[in-house]
Amino acid sequence: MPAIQNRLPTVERQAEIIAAAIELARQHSPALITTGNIATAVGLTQGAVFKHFPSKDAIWLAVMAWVREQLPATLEAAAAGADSPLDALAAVFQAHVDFVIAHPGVPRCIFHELQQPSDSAVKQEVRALLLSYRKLLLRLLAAAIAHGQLSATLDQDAAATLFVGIVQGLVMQSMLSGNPGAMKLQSVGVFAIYLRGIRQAA
Amino acid sequence: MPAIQNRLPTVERQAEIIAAAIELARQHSPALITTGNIATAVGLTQGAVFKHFPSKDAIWLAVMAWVREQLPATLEAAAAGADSPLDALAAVFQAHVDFVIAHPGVPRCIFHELQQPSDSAVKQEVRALLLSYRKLLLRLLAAAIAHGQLSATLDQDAAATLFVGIVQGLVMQSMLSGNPGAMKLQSVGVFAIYLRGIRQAA
DNA sequence: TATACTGGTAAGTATTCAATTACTTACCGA
DNA sequence: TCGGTAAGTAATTGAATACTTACCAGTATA
Repeated sequence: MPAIQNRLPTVERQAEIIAAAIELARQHSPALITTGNIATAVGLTQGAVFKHFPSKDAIWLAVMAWVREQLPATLEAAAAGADSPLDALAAVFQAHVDFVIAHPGVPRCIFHELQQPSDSAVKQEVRALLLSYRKLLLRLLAAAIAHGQLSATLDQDAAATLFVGIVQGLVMQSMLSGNPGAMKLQSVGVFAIYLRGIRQAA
Repeated sequence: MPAIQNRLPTVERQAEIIAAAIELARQHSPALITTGNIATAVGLTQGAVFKHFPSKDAIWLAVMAWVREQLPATLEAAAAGADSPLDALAAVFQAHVDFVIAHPGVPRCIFHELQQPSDSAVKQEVRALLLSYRKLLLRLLAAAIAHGQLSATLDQDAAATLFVGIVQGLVMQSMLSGNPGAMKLQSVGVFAIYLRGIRQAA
């Protein structure tokens, strides 16, 4: 059954494989996704996957590289379009929620990689991603303080941790309900509480 | 090498196996923990595990049952010892953080189970756990409003979601740093922001 | 037009792992 | 003390799964 016109250049096939892996992670735990699953999702035989990636690990590494290329750019763009640092914070939050809704598999991959104890290349990619995210948040918080929108007594580290936690909590809710779209509704009320919390710094 | 005095009644052995599974989850992703790993952790051969559990799945089910027995009791006790609903909320938060620090494997198991798409018995156990947790939070929030400690305009659903998200965010931080103990430090500042957020309901 | 390369298939290998089986040994009540 | 049961071992089975190998069809280029 030689599916006739399937040949694609490696770069395009790699992109397909990465997209398929993320798509599969929407439904299944990344730990249980096999190269066979990915192959059939793309429409290839299992062996063909290894024409484009040297190992399964390399696929997840490429997935994280893709995220590390997409997500920060999206968030920076959202921040850049805002009028004030606090508006930028809100915009980043919404952009992040939208990204997760569009790619529900991504947070699952991130969490899965964080669970591995060894410092693999993939985990370092995840670490770098989260650190750059945190850096963006701290930059915005500092700018908000400089603009007089937030008190200088604010615990900025805690504020950044809480920000990440909000998204994480929403993701967890959506995994419980099985409906990622519900995040959007919840997100408004939750972020409102967060905003009040950091505005009224002790 | 027949380790001489190893025979134990099933109930005790089951408890050992459950404890070993949680302990192993401290370091490794639950998806990668094998019955062989558990067996050697307990000091048995792999086959002996199945004298006490009918399947591997049954072990994780028992783990979640254990959590569902321990955690709520701990949290309720913490809440009961507080003077006011808001104090109770803070006490529950600290108790939860302490529990996670004592058993870092537990949140990993919960998250791992949530990732499974099927509605297995284990996942239903997790769902029940989180729902009862949420119920406790909503009860305390309502009581705080009744006591005049919080405004009636507070979005209680969002407040509960955010509460869970805080803990989740702290767990994620600890997985990044690899040091669960650091959660305790972070938790104070983060909870302070949360408290201010729900106190100043719009 | 011959040839080398690229992206594919189909079959195979080695390994891992949950579960089973055949058999053994400790414990406990009559 | 004797017999049945509960708890263990060691070996095995069968299914997955990551990765490899042998082969093949187009395409580009020399």
